[in-house]
Amino acid sequence: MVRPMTVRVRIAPSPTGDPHVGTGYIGLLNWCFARRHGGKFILRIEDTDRTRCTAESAQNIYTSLKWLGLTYDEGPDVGGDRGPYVQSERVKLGIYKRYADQLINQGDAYPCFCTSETLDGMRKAQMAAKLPIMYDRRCRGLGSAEAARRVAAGEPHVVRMKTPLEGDFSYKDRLRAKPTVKAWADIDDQVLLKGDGWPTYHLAAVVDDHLMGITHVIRAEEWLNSLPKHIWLNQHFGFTPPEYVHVGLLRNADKSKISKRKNPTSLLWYRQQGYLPEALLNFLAQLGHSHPDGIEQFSIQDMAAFFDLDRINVAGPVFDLKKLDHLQGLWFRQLTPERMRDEVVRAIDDRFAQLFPLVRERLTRGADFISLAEPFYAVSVNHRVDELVPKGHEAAQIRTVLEVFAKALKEVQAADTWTIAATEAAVRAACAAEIAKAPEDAAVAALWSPKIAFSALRVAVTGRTNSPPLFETVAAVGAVRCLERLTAATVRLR
RNA sequence: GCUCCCAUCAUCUAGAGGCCUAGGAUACCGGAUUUUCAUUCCGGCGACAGGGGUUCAAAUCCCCUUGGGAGUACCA
Repeated sequence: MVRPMTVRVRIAPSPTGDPHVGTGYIGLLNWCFARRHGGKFILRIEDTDRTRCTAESAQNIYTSLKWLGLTYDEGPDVGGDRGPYVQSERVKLGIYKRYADQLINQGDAYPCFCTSETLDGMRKAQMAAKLPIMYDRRCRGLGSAEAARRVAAGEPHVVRMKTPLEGDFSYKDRLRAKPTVKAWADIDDQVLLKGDGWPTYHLAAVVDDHLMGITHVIRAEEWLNSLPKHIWLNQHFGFTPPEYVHVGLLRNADKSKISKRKNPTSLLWYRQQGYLPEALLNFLAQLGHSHPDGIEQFSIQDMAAFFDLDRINVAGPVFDLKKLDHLQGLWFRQLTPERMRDEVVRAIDDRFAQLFPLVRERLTRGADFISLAEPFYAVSVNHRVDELVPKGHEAAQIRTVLEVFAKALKEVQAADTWTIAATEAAVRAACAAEIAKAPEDAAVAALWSPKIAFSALRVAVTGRTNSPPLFETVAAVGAVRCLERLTAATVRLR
């Protein structure tokens, strides 16, 4: 009789940008698996990309996970005996360097002195020749003595793994009928240690999963392609690999990997919009998994009782807010009057400090706040065609204006810089570009003037002809809702 | 381009060879209840991607095609 091992699972988000709904999804799966099997659920912060990670973002991950109720047994802000749980701190302890050195000493990894320019050139040539794009291993041929001498001389370098040159790799994922098989020849000599001495994801994750005693790595399918590298690393370090399980990726309506341009992906957004954690979790729980009795509404505590890793559907589910809204309605209406009241107050209060300065000078009585701030709280607004289209202009013209603005603002959203200044700059630049296309045309200049074009934008975003200053309004309404309304307005003008 | 993964209603899914003329939920459309609206209830629309096998029997197993997705970074 084999003694069952204690399950230890983790999520390992990277603190870049807003806390992601995908982190919530994978977190839920891991949380349920741990709870179902009486194991531990661990949070590890993977901040090895020094240019993109921020402390604020890490903080948002902690608060979002707590908001959702996905409590972790070990993590940066809760401690645990396998810490530290933040990789940048582990870098300082020299952990990854030590393992990289082990591989070099074993002859399983080598220093590479190629510059990013030579690498770029190589990739371009491979692309032109329609060859697989991968490192040509030129530094692998360097003698170890020469390599060591150049490293000692301080020459900039990375450390790459010596991927096998032939043979096949095979791994049976429990969610797939057949084993994943790949030819080693197709697998790149992955960079393990970057030029700055920090580890890449692959090295850091494998080392930490082992050191933290992780038994099952339940992660998104985007990692399936690098699985051979991870198994290889485990083997060459002498580790017993955890079981790797890959689940489907959350998708946009067009089936592409979920992205903020096409869906609200920030957990912060869901909270700000008044979604209940119970509802969001319930929704996420039905993506790729279902209640065995077909019950639609259930809590994560219920889910922990019936969760079955083997029943996960690996086809990536489309993320559909309509279904979330339905669940949200069910959960919200079942709230006790006390808790519902708290939610109402919180919904208003959370945005009060942000909105109050915008409406203050327009108030006559306290209660006016409700009507003035309504477009900021509303899920959607109604557009009147006669308000959208200024006198003397055609609906088609205004539709074009709004489409151009939407395109420009989507760029701002994608760049994660949704501020008063950035949205204004983008819209003004768009106007200038349109006017520049027909410098002599007075009608074009009139259409793209602030008076006309901005008026259309205001109505599109607020559903009204009057509002606080335009770009303060655009910024406060937020990227997701703003873009939704722009789209709705253009549809209205069709 | 190359490598890998996936494939049931518009969407989320049930279905692990006969219980399937494919079940549930969302959305949508109707009807009932509600002085309105929302809720709730009832009904409707609606899918096994295609083609070959295997089998007495295939949504379920195998193969091919097609379609979709991901990866291809000194990002994770």
